[in-house]
Amino acid sequence: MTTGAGRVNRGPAAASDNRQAILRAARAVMAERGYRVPLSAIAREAGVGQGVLYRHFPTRLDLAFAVFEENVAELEAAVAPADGEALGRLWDRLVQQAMETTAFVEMVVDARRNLPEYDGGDRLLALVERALPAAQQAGRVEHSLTASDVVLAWRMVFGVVVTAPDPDSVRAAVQRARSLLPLP
Amino acid sequence: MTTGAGRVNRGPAAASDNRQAILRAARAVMAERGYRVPLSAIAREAGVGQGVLYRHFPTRLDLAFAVFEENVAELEAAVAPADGEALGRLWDRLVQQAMETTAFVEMVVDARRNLPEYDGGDRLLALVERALPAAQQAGRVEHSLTASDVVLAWRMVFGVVVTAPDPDSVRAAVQRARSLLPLP
Amino acid sequence: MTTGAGRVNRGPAAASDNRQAILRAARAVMAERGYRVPLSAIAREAGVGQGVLYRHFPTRLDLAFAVFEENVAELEAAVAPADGEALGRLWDRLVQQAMETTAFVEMVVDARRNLPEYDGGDRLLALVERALPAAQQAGRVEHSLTASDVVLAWRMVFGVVVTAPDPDSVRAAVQRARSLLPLP
Amino acid sequence: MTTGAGRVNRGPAAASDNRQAILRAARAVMAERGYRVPLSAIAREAGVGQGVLYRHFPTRLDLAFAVFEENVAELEAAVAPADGEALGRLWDRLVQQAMETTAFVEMVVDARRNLPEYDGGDRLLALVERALPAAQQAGRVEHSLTASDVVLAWRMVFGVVVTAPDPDSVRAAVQRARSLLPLP
DNA sequence: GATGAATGAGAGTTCATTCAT
DNA sequence: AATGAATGAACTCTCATTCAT
Repeated sequence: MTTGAGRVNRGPAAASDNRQAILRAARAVMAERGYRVPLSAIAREAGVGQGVLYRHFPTRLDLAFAVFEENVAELEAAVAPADGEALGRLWDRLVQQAMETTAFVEMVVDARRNLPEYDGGDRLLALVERALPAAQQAGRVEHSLTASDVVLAWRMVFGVVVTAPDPDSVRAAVQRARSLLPLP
Repeated sequence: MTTGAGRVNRGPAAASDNRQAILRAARAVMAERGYRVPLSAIAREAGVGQGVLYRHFPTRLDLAFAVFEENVAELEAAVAPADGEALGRLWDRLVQQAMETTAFVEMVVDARRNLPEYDGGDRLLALVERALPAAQQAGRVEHSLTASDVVLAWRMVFGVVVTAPDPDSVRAAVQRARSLLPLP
Repeated sequence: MTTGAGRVNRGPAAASDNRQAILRAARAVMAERGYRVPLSAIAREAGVGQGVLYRHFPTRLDLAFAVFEENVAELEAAVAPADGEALGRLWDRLVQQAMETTAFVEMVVDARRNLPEYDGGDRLLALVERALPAAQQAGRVEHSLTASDVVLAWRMVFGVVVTAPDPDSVRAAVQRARSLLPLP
Repeated sequence: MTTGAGRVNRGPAAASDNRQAILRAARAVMAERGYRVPLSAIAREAGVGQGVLYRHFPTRLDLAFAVFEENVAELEAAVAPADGEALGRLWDRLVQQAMETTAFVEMVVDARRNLPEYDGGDRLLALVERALPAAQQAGRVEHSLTASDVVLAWRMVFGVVVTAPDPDSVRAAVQRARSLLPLP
């Protein structure tokens, strides 16, 4: 019946900090223990109560999407200077993120089952479409390559990451996978 | 207080049949409801008690591996005539299985976390090594392609399957993915 | 970090308005969703923060009692002209209130468990005692009927209301129940 | 991960006993602490695990209905000899049950909200219809009284029970309420 | 050897209460 | 004085695992 034993109530001012802390914790804990990690573990790692986690992110998917949105923001920065190298930078970041956020694939599987209407990839597709033409004019990639192909290649890299027998083998496998693909 | 209610106790003779029924059920139920489906649902679908399921497959992984082994058996048949077409047949079956057994990726993730020592891909690698040289001599694939590359390509196809926004889009996406890869 | 986001802080002047708004909201929300509705829902409906609700009514019972007190005030108006019709008006209002405030019974149950010393019915009893003699002299009800009996009859009507299979059947059932009772 | 520390697994043979124990516990604990008592408290009182409770009665309503069904069985015994006293015995048992099973009203409220299609009272109505004619021919009750009226009277008695200020006052209040009603 | 009910730890969710702003 | 986010205990429900029959 009584409330807060340990933690102090920092009031509404803590909201923004808490949100950040939760996202950071989710990223770390999901990376280590997988997408299905107990939400209570994320709350503990973030240093917040379970109710706060629930208030900010009502479902596990909401939380995972928020992590994903952070990734997208980073990608947007990568294509900001719309030069011939933008696609290369984008592709680098995409591959990097795939290696960091393994939990992402499990999230996509979950989303497919529970949120069929989620657009998800559309934002990414738009980013690629912004960067692709310049890269083609600069001769960095084939003219026959479409934006969808780039997204598809990204999904293929994910396959390599999640099926890796151990974390140490990921980097080399992804490297080799990139060499099999018609992308830089 | 008689023994069973509905089912008769068929004794040891049922063991083999039960094993088959469980595998069939696991394949079907995992395909529909995902790798994390309750084991009781698989037992129900197989028409056996939970104890039997447990006797044959002590852990979820044991069950999933057994399904995987069945797949491998099918692949062995594909490379049996060791001609120049063997690799093509193998690759076809691999892609087909990837599309059918989506739950496989979740299984691999689970295995990585809980059974680090599992060899998994070695059997597959051996199969590819058996079929690759003939294919290269027949000019079907580049000489620079290694057996590891084929396994890697298979992992990439898995990425496409599990990240598909909806089941209907899988076939076309996989088709396109194959066209990006240096395999038939 | 300004004080409030949307609402302005109207200061002490708002206290009375808030109290009224909360009572109105409690009546409406409890009628629709039951006595056990989350207090946050009442605060939201009233357009106040949860802290204000808490300040005015520290417990759910305090709030429910206040609603009940409003009912009593209405009843007092009914017996104000202490004529032979006063009991009839009072009884009419009582039955009406029973039909409107179904949540009341759950409140009484709650009160019994958590506030054994609450007098509750005494105020009502006093009201009836004020109106009963004139009604008996006017021949409206039997002389053998006591004030306690009237309160008891009211409790019986409550039983009809809360056990009604559906809201639409309440009116007719109460009508019939009244006809079984020695009251107008 | 490990299972049962204290309790032993008595196997399927315990099923029937457990069901009885749960019903007995539900009746006792709900009587004491109300319909909304934690299900875990009922399981503890019954000496079973929470899963067992859940297996036998998936929802709180299922459990409460089962208790109610036991009551109905008792009522059926009361009207078994279809003589002129059957209605009297039935009415006695009904009033008695109302006093014992206060939680019933909260159950009805719950059922109304969550199971609108539940027939509930129909079984009782049928019982009354079986016993009423003989009672009327024996001059025990008015001919104008219908079976619905008896059920209605029962609902009125419930109102008295649940609104009683304290348990000790229930008996006298019900006694008085019966005297206000045109039933024995 | 098969059955399927029992077990109970733990996950997810809710919400009364507090309190910094 | 008002706000509404934070807190975390408590509750319900699930399901892997065991084991009497």
